Amino acid sequence: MKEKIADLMHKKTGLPKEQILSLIEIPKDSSLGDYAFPCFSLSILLKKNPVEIAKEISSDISSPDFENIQAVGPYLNFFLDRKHLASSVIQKILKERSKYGSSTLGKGKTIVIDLSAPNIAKPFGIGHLRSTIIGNAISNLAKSLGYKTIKINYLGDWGTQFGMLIAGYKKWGKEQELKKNPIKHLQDIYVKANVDESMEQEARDWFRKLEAGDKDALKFWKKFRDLSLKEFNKIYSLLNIKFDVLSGESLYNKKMDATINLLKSKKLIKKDKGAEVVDLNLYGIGVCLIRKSDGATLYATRDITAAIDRYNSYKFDKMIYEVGSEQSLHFKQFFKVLELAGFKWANNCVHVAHGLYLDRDGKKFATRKGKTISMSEILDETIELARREIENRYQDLSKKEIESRAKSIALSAILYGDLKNYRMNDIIFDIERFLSFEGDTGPYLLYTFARARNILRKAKYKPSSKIEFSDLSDLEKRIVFALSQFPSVVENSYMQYSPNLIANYSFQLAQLFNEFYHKEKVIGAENEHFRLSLVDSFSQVLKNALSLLNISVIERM
RNA sequence: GCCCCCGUAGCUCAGCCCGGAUAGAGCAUUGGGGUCCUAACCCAAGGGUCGCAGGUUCAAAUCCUGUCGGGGGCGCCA
Repeated sequence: MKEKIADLMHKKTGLPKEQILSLIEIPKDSSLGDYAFPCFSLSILLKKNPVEIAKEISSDISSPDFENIQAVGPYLNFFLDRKHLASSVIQKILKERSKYGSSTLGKGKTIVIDLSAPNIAKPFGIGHLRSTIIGNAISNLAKSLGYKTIKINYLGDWGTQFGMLIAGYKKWGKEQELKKNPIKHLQDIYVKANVDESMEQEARDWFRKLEAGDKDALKFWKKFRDLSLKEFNKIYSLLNIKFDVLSGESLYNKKMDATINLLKSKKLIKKDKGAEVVDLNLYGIGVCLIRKSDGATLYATRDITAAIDRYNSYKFDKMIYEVGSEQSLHFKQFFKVLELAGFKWANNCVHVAHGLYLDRDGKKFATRKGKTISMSEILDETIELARREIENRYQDLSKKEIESRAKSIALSAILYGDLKNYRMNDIIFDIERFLSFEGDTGPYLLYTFARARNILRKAKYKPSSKIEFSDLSDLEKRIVFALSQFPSVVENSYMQYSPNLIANYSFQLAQLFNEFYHKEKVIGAENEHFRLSLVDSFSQVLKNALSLLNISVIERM
């Protein structure tokens, strides 16, 4: 539609189309039209008052797509022919259904997304939640724009901490405790060992043994890994998130030498204080540590190796790392190393960072000191609350029904509660936030959806392609316009790697619908048929939007 | 000390990419709304020097510089 305005204005003013396109905006207030063109830049060009220019153009312009084009002050306000828009948008939605909002923008392109990446033997914390669900949402967005996506869960399953764990387990470990609550037991051991300075040397020795392939060390490592993974999978299945590839740092253990040799052959590595590093001071980003003075590798080495391997496997057009902002320096460094090593695709790697969850004092949760918030506890607590709410509100529901609704509602609260935030912002962790079901929350959206579906059910509505479009009320117009915006919101959200735009859109749309719901009857209205198809379209778009955030709607609530 | 991110209503946050018309929500507060498609809802009211100071511009919450405050990071953890 912007294109059409640009065409019109181009003919009228001679201004280049691209410039016009970038000037067109959507007014905040619908009484100022659907699109607006500010005439200030024309005023400079024509050396005339912008108010007059707007007036002149408005008296001499018309198009079948717009029912009105009027000058308000220095603006030209374009009012779409709403009947026309309603008919095209609603028919499009009802025809495309779950495909509405998707496109073929990314056809033929592959995107690798590195997400979640929990650390073995550590609790799946609230921080991993962000990476998991933001990364997953970005993947959903990319997929709906036609990209081929590969989601990789790159486990933190290698590193010095395993030396610490094995040494600690040898000293304090109890088989029974490990079976009962593996992550908690390992976490306790880890914290204990970290505090105990006498463990340092032992830990280092164990990790070196592990890297050397020592059978005993490997046995422990595998045990810890398997048990942790089992716990993580519980959370993933609850969140309904699947990965295309389950990988881990350990996978590249054997390829590490090749990477180091490659870097050496490019003359990038130098010895410093017994360690091997790539000096990046020239770029103002310090040095990248490749091998420790005791011979062990570091995560930069593993990440570089993994990146090369992934490029060889997938020939990606872009690789997105959804990882907390605290690691930005690390990503800058190893992207630079890849670039210096001559890999052109290094420029297609991007660190999509997110802010941290901070504790009540506004400080980072420190896993090394055992200060974390366990995701499974939050999940359990939220589900429990949802169950109580349901039991209070509705009787005669089967246990099974209550259980499944409670799960959906709790999930929507958690997913939406996180995804509605701009990802770079730090968030003060507050359990109340997740337990709130009113206002700008996931349950509000599910409720609104269920309401809409309820109307359709009561009316025994059947979609039909023959819709009579009458004149629209103000609210109907606003809903139609909002529905028409969805595809561009999807695109924008992906381009900015900002799922919160989808969340914000969903909420605004739901608010509009609720207003409509209260003000205007659907069943029994003169234009009942049209309104039913509007309700149908609305619920479809809300469903599509939420599914991008991995929130699934429920028919009744 | 250097680098990155954030600073918008009492609280939690949108809006900033790509500058435009009176800066928006939710929560909380106050007051309304049910014989009517689900009140996890809706309506109304109060509440803002968009951290501060400069600059660019016809126009700045939005762009640039500086500054203050908070958070994170800065070689053998990941």
